[in-house]
Amino acid sequence: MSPPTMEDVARAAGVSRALVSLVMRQAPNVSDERRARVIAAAEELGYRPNAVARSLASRRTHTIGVLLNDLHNPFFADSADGIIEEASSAGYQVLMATGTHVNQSHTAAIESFLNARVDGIILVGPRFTPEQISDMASHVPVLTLGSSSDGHGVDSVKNDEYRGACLAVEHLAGLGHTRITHVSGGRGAGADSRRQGYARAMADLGLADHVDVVVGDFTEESGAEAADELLKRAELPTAVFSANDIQAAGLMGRLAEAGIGVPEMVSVVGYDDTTFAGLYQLSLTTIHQPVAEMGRQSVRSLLDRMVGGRTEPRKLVIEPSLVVRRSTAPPR
Amino acid sequence: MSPPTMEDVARAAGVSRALVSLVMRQAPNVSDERRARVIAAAEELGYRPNAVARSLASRRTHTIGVLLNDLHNPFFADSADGIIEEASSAGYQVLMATGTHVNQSHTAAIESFLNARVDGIILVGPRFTPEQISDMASHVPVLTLGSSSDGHGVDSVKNDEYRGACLAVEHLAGLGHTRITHVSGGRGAGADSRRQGYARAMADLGLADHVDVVVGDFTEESGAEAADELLKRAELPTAVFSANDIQAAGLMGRLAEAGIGVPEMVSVVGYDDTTFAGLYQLSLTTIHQPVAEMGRQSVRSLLDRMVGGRTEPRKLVIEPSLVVRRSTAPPR
DNA sequence: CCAGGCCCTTGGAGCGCTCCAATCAACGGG
DNA sequence: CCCGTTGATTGGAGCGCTCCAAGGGCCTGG
Repeated sequence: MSPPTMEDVARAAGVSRALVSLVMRQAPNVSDERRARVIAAAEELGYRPNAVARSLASRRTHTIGVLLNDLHNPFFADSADGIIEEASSAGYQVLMATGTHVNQSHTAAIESFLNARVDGIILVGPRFTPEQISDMASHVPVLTLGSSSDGHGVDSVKNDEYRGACLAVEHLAGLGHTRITHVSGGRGAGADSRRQGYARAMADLGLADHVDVVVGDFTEESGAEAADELLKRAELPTAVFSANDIQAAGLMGRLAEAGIGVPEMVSVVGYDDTTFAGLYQLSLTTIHQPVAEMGRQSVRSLLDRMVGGRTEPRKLVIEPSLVVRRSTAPPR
Repeated sequence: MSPPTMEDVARAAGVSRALVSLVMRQAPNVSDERRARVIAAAEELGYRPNAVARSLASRRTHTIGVLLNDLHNPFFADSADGIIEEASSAGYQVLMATGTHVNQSHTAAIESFLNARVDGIILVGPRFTPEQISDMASHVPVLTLGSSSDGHGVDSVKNDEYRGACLAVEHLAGLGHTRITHVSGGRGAGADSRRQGYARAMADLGLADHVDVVVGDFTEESGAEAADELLKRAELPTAVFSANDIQAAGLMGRLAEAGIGVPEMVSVVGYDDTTFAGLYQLSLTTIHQPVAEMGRQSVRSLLDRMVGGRTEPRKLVIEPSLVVRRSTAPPR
C-alpha cells in the first residue's frame, strides 16, 4: 500500500532500477524504446519520485531557505514573491521562515535550514552578527537581500540606499525646501545608509545647518510618534524624509489628524515604493526599488554559486529611482 | 571533510549509533551519563543531524506545504505569517509556493509538494477542482484556508463570508442607505458567498429591488473599473459594498479623482480588514476576519490530523466582525 | 575475422538516519 | 540460587534513491 518506488517501476518495465533513475533524471544516453517503456510503467503505477531519497543520495536538496523579517511589510512580501517565482522556475523549492522580531527565532530558523541541508540561504532583512553570517556561510552559500550585514564573503543584493536618500533630499531641495527633517529607521536594515545619505546630501546642498534626525524605526507607529514629536515643536519642518513608506503613512496620518495638510503644510517622501504608496489616498512621493526583481536576482546569484561554481562573493547594487506623487510640493 | 555523521559522534562518544539516535530524539530511556557523553561529543564535532536522512528513514518530513494565491494581497501575507509562526513553534517547516494566477503553476507546486513528501498541505485561496483536491488529499492531509473549494474530505478554515456580507449590508442599511451596490469578487475565493450574503441581506431588509451587482475581482484595478462603470450611470448608488479591501481602495481612489467624496456622496465598505484599511487616509469601514489566527488554526487542525490521528474532516468557521471607520456615513 | 570503441544497461555500494528485535546487566522474589 | 522482569544498549536491516565501475552488444577498420 505504500507508494510505488523506482524498484516497482523497474520491475513493471522490465529494466533495472538504475535505468529508471536515468530516465527520471532525463539523462541523454537512454534508448527511446526503453525510455518510453519506463515512462509508461511509471505513469501506470502512479509513480512519484521521492525527493527525500533523491536528496539523500545526491546530496542536493534543490531547496533554498528564505528568512524574512516581517511579512506584513509589503517590501518583504514582494521580495518573497520574486524569490519564489525565480526559484520555482529554476526547479528549486523554497523553505520559508520568519523571524518574529526576536533574534533567537532567527537563529533557530537558520538552524533548521542547515539541518534540512538547504542548498542556499537568502536573508531578507534580519540583522546577524558578522560571526553568525560567516558561520552559516561556511556551511552553505548565503545571500543577503536588502540588508546591510554583508561583507563577510557572502553575496548580497541591495539598492543603493545612500543614493536613494540623496534623490529624496535633492527632490525636496529642488522644490525649495530647506528645513528637511529625516525620521530614521533606527537599527533596521538599511537605516544607517539612508540616514547617512540624507546627511551627506544635505551637506552637499549647503543645508548642513538644517540636518535634523528624529529616531524611529520601520513601523507605522513610529511614524505617528515622530509626528507627535514634530508637533510639539515651536515650528514644523517644511518637509520630512521618512525612512520607509509605512512609517511615512503613519506620519501623514497623525499629521492629518492634527489638521496639518500634506503637502500644503509639510511635504513627505517615503522609501520603498511599496504597494500602498501608490494608493490614491496616500499618493506618496517615494524612492522606488525593484523589489521583486531584486528577489529574482538574488536567486540567480545564489544558483550561480550553488551550481555555477562561483566562489568569490558578488555584491549587486541596484539603482533606486524617485517616484513623484502628490505628497510633495514647494513650501508655502 | 564532509560534515560529521551520527557514526562519527558514536565513535567519539564510545557508544553505538543507535544510542546517539536515541539521544538526538530525546528518547527517555537513556542513562544520564551516556546522554551527557553523547551530547558532549556531538557538540565537540559540531554535529548537525541530517534532516533529510531522518525524513527518509522515519517517513515523516516535518514539513508542510503552503500554496498561496498572491502574496501581494496583505490577506495572504497575514495568513502566511500565522501559518509559519504556528508551524515553527510545533517544530515544522514550511515549504512555500505561490501560484502565479495560472492554474498550471498551482498543480506544479502541488506536484513538488508531493514529491517532497510533505506531511500536510495548506491551500490558501487557489481554486482547484474537487477531483484535484481529493486526489491530493488521498496522498496527504489537506486543508483549505479561506477558500470555498472544500467539502471533499479535507479540512477547512474560513470565515463566514455570508455572515460578513450581511454585517456590511446591515450596517449600511442601518445608516439609512437603500441603494447599495455590490462589486463582486468574480471567481475568486469566497466571492460567491459574499455576493449571496449581500443578496440575501438585501432581501431580508426589504431591499430586494435595489440589488445591484457589478462584476469585478479581488484587485485594485477592478475597483477602479467598477467606479468608472458607476460613474457612467445617470445616478450613483449611495453606498457600495466592495468584495475586498484592495478593490475598495481602487474604487475610492477613482471616485475621489472624479470628485466624488467618500463618505459624503458614497459610503464604502470593504472586506478583510487588511493592514491598509486602517490607514488614516483610507479609514475604510470593513469586515474583519482574524487572518493570522486563522492561519494558526489551520496548522493546528492539520497537525491534529497528521499526528493526532483524526480522520474525519473538520470545518472551522470563524465569525467575522464589522469594523466601522470613516468611509461610511448616512446618505445625504 | 578480430581488436578496439562506442553506447546502452546493470549490479552494487553507499547517502545518514530510524526502528526493531535481540542482548545484556542488574534486581528481586520464590 | 535460579528465573522472570525491567531498563539500557546494540547490531542490522532497511528507507528510496544516485553514482560508479563494469558488462554486453554492435559497428568499424585493419
